[in-house]
Amino acid sequence: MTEGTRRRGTYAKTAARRREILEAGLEVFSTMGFRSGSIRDIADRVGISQAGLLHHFATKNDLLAAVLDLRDDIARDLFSPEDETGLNRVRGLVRMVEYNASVPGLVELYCVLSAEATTPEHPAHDYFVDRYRWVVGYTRAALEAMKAGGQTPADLDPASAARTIVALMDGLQVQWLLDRGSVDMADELRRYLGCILPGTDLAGVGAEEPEAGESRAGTEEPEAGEHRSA
Amino acid sequence: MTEGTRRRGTYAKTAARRREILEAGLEVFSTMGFRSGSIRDIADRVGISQAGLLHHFATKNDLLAAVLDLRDDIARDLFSPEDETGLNRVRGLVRMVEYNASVPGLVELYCVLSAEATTPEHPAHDYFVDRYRWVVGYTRAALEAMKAGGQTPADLDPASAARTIVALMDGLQVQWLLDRGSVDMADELRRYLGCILPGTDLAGVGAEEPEAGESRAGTEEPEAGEHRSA
DNA sequence: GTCTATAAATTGATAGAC
DNA sequence: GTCTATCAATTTATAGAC
Repeated sequence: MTEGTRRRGTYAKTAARRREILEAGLEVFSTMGFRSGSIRDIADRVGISQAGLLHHFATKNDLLAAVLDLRDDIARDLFSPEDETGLNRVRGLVRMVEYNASVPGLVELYCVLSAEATTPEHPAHDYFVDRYRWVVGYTRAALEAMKAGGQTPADLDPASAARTIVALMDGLQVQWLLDRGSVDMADELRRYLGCILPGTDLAGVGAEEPEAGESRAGTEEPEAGEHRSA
Repeated sequence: MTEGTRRRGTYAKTAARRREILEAGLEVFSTMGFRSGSIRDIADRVGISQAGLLHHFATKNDLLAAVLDLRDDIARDLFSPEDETGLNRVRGLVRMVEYNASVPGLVELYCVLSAEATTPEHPAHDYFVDRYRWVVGYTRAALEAMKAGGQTPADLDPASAARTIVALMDGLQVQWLLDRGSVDMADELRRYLGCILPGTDLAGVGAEEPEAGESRAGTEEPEAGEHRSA
C-alpha cells in the first residue's frame, strides 16, 4: 500500500506545518492582536506564502480559533483534576502563575486578546466570556470546598474571592508585561491568598524551593487560630 | 477690529471641532484599539471627511496622544490633592472606581490600549509605562503615610500592596467589560482593602450615602487600635 | 476649515498552474 | 501542498481647489 504510506507521510508533514503556523500565529497575535496581526506576517515567519497558509486554515478566524485551542491544550495540563482537594486546586493557580512567568508569549496573547475581545463583535468574544466563567467558577468551587472543610475564615465569600483572585492574576500580567522587572506575579498572588486564607500553606505542590529556602517557616505556622473574629 | 473678532470666533469653532473629534476618537479607539481604529471611522462620526480631520490632527499618532491627554484631564480631578491624608487618598481610589463604573467608554479605552501598548513599539507604550509608575507610586505613598501613622498592620508591605491594588482594579475591569452584570468593581475593591487594611473605614469621603454627613470626624477615628499586633 | 482626488501601501481571500 | 497573480477593500497621508 504505497498510497497508505504516502498518505501517512503527507499527514505527518501537514500536521507539522499546521503546528508551525499555529506557533507563528501565536507570536503575531500576541504582539499585534488579532485585528492588526496579518496572516501575511505569520506566513512569512513560517517561510511560506500567504496563499500557502490559507490552504491549512481557510480563514483568519479559523486560525485564531486554532491558536486559542493550542493555548488551551498547553494550559489544561497545569490545572489539577476536578477530584483534587480544594486547597490543591488553589495551589494549582499559583503553579499556573509561576508557569506563566516563563512563557511571556502566552501571557501576552491572553492579555491582548482578552482586552480586544471585550467588544461583543470580536470573533473571540464568546470564547473569553466562557473562559472567564469557567476559571472563576473553578476557583469558586475550590474555595467552597475549602470553606466546607473549615479551611477558610467563616466570613469568606467564595464567589467574590474567586473573582478577585482571577482579576488580580490578570492585572498583574499587564504590569508585568509593561515592566517585567517590577513585578513577581506568583509572589503577589501568594501574598494575597495569604491575606484572604490566613494560615494556609501555599508552598505545597509544585513550588520553586524544595529545600528550606528563603520563605521562612513562619508561613507554615498555625496562625490559623487568629481568623478575624472581630 | 473685525479681524480680531473673526479670529476669536474661528478659534472657538476650531476648539469645539477638536473636542468633537477627540470624543469620537475616544469611542473608536475604545472599541477597536488604536491600530485597528481608523481615522476615517472617527471622521464619519464627526460628520467631516478624513482629510478634514487631519487638518486638526496632523497624524493618527497625534490624535491618540490628544485622546489620552483628554482622558487624563477628566480623571485628574478625581484624585485627591497630594497633601491629602493617606487614608483619604486610598478612599479616592474607591471613588475613582465608582466613577469608572459610570463611564464604560473610558474603562474600555484604558483596558484595550494598555494591553495593546504592552509591546514596546506601540506609540502609547511610554505613556502607559509612566502612568503605571505614577499610579502605583501614588498608591504606595498613600499606604506609607497610613503605615507611618499606625493605621495599617505592621507587616503591610506598601509597595506590594500598591501593585496589587492597581492590578485588582485593572483585572476587575476586564471581567466587568466582558459581563457587566457579574461584577461590582467598587465593591470588590472595598472588600480587598478591608482585607489588607482591617478596621479601616472606607466609606468616608465620596461614598454613595450623602446623608450621614460627608466628612464626619468619625472617619479619622483611631480604630487603628484593633490592628492585629500578633 | 473643509472638500475631492489621489497616491502608495497593506489587507483577506480566490483562481489556477504546477 | 505550495506557488504566482490578482482582486477588491481599506488604510494613512498629501496636494490642491474652494
